[in-house]
Amino acid sequence: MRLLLIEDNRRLSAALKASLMDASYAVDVAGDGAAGEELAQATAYDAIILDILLPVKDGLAVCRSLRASGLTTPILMLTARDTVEDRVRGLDSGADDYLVKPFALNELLARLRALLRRESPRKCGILAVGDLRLDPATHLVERAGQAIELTARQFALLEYFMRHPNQLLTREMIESHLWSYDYEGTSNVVDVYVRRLRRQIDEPFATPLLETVRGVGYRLRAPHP
Amino acid sequence: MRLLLIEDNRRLSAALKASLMDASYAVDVAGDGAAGEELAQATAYDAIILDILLPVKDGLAVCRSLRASGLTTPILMLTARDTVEDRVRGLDSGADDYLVKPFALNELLARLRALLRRESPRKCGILAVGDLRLDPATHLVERAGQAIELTARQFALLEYFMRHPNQLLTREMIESHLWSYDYEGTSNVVDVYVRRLRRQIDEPFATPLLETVRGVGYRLRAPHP
DNA sequence: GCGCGCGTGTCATCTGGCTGTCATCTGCGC
DNA sequence: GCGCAGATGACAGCCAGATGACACGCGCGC
Repeated sequence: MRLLLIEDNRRLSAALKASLMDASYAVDVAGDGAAGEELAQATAYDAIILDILLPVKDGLAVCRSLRASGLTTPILMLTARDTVEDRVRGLDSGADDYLVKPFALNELLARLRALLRRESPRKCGILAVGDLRLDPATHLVERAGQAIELTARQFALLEYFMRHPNQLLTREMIESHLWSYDYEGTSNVVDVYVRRLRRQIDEPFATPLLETVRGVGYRLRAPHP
Repeated sequence: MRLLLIEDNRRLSAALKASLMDASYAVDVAGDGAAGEELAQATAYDAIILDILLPVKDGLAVCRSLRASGLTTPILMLTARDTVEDRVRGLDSGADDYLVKPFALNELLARLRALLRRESPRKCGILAVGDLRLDPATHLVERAGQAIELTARQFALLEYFMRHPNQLLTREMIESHLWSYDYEGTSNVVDVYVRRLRRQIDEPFATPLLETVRGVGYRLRAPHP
């Protein structure tokens, strides 16, 4: 999730950026309205946090021009002022939410989650490992931009791997996760399905992602970026 | 714009309903959580205003079950309590915004506009996926310029698909949306209606839009432009 | 009231392809 | 080179979904 933070107070923006990155967002920071607007236009952020009182161009104006240019990214406004008229003006300028300083970090995070959830019920859930992407909401899988057709079982297996990247998964773990009933252990379903998955997600591509750990199990390897 | 107001205080709900209708919204009112949830499932509202303190089933629970069932309608929560924890819980239960009583009517209206604006790029008139178009206002459907006659159920089903393009919809999600009462699950109505819809919107045309995801559900595929 | 047409939901049947098993092959590790 | 873990291909059963037919209920016109 990429966020843009437009805030002129250095101390606040540094602290916020750190907290947001702790919450595993990628954060860009702009120190004034014009710079922020430019960044917002140039990059596809998932949400924008926008202070109202800004040098060069104030937050309300930035918000209006972004909306006028067709940008639909969720915008969360921050401000020190708190009258009903302020809020109304903020929301009517095109912001999606409004938060009054001083605010609790938890509330900012909660409002962010609410905004992001609304914008992309699916994006929140997209899993990515290397150039491989899997979307639980749409049940679509692609690698290097190329769509991949998977059966229900294959999808479940890949999802399990992608939720535990780089982690070593034993046959027992996989079996008990995908085939809830007890197997006697004499089956090689897991091997077979790993094979089928490989044929789809690895064989047509240069670098294989699914590794065998002999004697133990399998692992989905995330290449270092 | 159709709104659902879930609020047990008669005086407040009557006053709000009047004000909202002044602002030219169509408003339904429910007096407790269970009734509200049922209404919300049965009808395609544009937004829901939901009190937290409710008889029978409280607002947070209502919100969670609505979201769990796949409903994405914007929800604005109302409450008398105002601690940061309350807000965080409200937003994390799936609400999109949060307003503390007592509030100014203007602020409620502004927040509503903000919520509806977000949904409206699609709703503002016609829903379109590929060369398929559906107009909720006039109940007209056409594909590639050719008009298509649909029954009420077929229309509702298609509208549901078109409001969630590319998203995988399970039978349960579809059933609970279009057939609000509890099914025993032994029915295949969904399959039958998908079949009927396909005969109308897919079979006469070159590229099918309604895909089956075996073992999971269905998906309306938006072709890449 | 009666017949008709339409929309709706249920059921029985059919089929493609998913699924799990097995036999056989491969190659890693000793 | 040997043994075993894992890879691989083939196969048969079965099930999810597709499909066509039907029964019911409601509204409408006669």
